[in-house]
Amino acid sequence: MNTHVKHLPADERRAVTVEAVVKLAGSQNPSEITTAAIAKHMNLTQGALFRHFPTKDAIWQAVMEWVAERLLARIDCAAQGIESPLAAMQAIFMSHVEFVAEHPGVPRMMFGELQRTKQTAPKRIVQTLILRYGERLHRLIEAGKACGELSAALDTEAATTLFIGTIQGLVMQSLLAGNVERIRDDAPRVFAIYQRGIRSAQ
Amino acid sequence: MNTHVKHLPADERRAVTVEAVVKLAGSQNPSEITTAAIAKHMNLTQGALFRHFPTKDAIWQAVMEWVAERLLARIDCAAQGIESPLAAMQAIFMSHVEFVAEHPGVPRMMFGELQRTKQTAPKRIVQTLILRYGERLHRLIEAGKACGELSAALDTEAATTLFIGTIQGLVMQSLLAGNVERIRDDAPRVFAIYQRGIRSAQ
DNA sequence: AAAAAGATAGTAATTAATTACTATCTTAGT
DNA sequence: ACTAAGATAGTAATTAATTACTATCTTTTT
Repeated sequence: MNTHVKHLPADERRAVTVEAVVKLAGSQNPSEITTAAIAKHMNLTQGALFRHFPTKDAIWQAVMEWVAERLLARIDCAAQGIESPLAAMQAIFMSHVEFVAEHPGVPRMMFGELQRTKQTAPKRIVQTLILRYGERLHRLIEAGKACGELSAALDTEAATTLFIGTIQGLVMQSLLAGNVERIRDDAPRVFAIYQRGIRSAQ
Repeated sequence: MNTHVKHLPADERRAVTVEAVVKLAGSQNPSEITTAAIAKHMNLTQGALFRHFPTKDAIWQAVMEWVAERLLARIDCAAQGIESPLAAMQAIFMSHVEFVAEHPGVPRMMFGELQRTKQTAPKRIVQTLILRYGERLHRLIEAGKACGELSAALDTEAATTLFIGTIQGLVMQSLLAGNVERIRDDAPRVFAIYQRGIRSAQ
């Protein structure tokens, strides 16, 4: 039944487009992804894309919605059922890193969107994504302080910033090395230091 | 003597160009800075830029050389004469943050260069800059371990990655907030956590 | 006067978006 | 069940705008 891959229903075509962009962003500068490149990668003509998206920015919007949905679902799932706040943070960190290793273009797209001057739709999606992400961390950190796992004197906001920055640092390192896979090995080592920085002295 | 700012000698014109780019990158997406925008910002016609640079990439090269030179000089100066390795690291961190606060476009340009697929001249400059930066950190961390200031069990590479990532995280936060100034206030709070993660237990 | 620096007015290539047309699928009427 | 009609999806070519870069002429400096 895979013979006729042409003529997909609109919603499927949009989904395929989003996946194509995510994949392309993993191997090339997101800001240099053209509509022609997207179309070529999915064996479609460039103009056909605009049957499904009114503008290129609408494509980016769909992509960032895809990212926001999947990433938040992933980290929520990872933290679910874990009693210890610190263990939950570690689970979130590792699942986030796994997500990035699977889709290396994601953090780079997000950083690129944040750099835009104009307040575009995709930029706003990224902003609320990070906002929601931060809220979850905030809650966990406070819970960790309450139960004595984390240092009572810990600066919650700073710890949140450092948590997200840690992942951005890993991404940068992988760009430098030109190797995405090593991020999986580096992540636990870096998180260990972070953990030591926030944990209460025992 | 400031009446006739037109007709600068070539080397001065190049310097002014670099400064214009650095300034522009502070307020707009570096990848969207056109030669026309650069020229406009320095009250010059677009074509005149190519009297002083053979290609646009040569402009980026000059910019990244400027960055590499200034940043390394800045952190070397900050660390100079400080006995304690940990205190030296803190001084480097703060001077780096101060540099970023003065030139917010810098880390964004660097991240943008690293995203390029082709191995261009400006990309290579950024790579060697971070390499040299990492070497300095590496040395300080080893010295810190030797003198007992840092945990003997510390993972040097991971600590280096986290150091640089921490700054990238601060930059991301400032992009989110649309406020560069807060980076100065956030930096010491975030570094405090980092420090706690690498210091030896006393 | 000579040389350096800038202005003006281009070019060729690339890009997102549009257009006229075609192929395929879906569904209503018999 | 069959077919005609409409809706949906795709193609190929084209458009206007933008981009880095260049050729020619003018002005300024020394």
